[in-house]
Amino acid sequence: MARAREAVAPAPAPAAALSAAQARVVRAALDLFAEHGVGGTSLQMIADALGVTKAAVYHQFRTKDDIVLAAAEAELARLEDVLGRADAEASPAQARRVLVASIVDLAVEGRRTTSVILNDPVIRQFFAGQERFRRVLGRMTTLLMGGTDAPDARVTTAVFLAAVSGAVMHPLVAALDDDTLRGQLRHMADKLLGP
Amino acid sequence: MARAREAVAPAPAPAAALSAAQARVVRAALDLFAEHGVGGTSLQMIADALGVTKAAVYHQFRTKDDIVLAAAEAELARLEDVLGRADAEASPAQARRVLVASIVDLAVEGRRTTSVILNDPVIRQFFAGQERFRRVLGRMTTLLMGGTDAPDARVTTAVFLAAVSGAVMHPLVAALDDDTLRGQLRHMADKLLGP
DNA sequence: GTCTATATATAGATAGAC
DNA sequence: GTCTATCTATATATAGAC
Repeated sequence: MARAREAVAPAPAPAAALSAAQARVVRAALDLFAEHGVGGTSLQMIADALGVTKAAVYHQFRTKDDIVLAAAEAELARLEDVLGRADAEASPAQARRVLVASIVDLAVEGRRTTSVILNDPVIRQFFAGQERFRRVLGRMTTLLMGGTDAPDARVTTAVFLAAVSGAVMHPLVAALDDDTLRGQLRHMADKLLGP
Repeated sequence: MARAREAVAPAPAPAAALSAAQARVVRAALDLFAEHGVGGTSLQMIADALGVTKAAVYHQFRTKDDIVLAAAEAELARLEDVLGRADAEASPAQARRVLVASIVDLAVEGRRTTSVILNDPVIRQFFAGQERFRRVLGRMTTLLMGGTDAPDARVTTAVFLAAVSGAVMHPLVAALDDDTLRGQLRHMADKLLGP
């Protein structure tokens, strides 16, 4: 799978592979970001969640921004992966279908964190400011919009992305299991993106 | 219009009517919350935006939480208003149609702030913790779900709310004027909620 | 209603021992 | 890799003058 992907895009250049200790920090941070927002999460809170002191966390990351960046990077990497798989499809139409299904899968898989993170104002600014993030999001929207740039294509794509990423963490669906939610969301996507 | 609403629900009990000075604070806070998140917005930032000192802001509100509450309250009041109008309709089906259209209108009208606020983790906790908020949101979802409680109704409703509130502030639609966006979103809502 | 000044806590971040 | 201790800036919040 990774091989098929690399045949298309040269190298994703993951800023730097994370050590096990760094990965633990990022996981804890993601949970806290989802609950309190990035701006409302302190290094002390992250340290407490890990049962260590702030200094121990600073040993893994130089600044808080580096942690936020690593967290955003982790989410982006998953998106890049499915983008690569979609690009490997034979036709643009088929690529779009694969991408839509994969985005639903990603959202359901990370229903507690992914969506909240992506909607956080701080992360938004990170994504807007960094070339690498903009490129990946650009690839995604281009593929989803299917060649056009008309207002209805824009709105449809924005609605699809907002719907999927927002619905998975809505209280109304909290009691639904992953399989049910995934199936329902795929059906919704068909309705929305269909003719 | 307000009269028609009060004929249905006794009184919305707006925690306390805001003075002009308080309203200015809330407006400034809403803008900053939308840009930096509630957790990332300090009283100093709010004071700076108003061109006054922190002490002047504290003269209007006892704590930062009170400002957040007032901001959430302001958004809730708009929702209560359209809920009242919807309830005044003859049939449940007609009430639902009116509510759906009104929610789209609200989202487009406040496209720079409303959605961000409603998706902020801090506001979420406020809404979850306060009886009054839960009651209004409950009225809304009950009306939108149209009598059922099935998984597909839950997902459809969650998708609709997430789609509308999230899409209006998506970069893809930033260049669209309000009228175009509103029209497109109504069309999307029909697709989504239709048979 | 706004200011200056200040109290107190916590934020991000670093130094240096173990 | 983790700790204690500490620095500096900023956070929320208050007191009291104008």
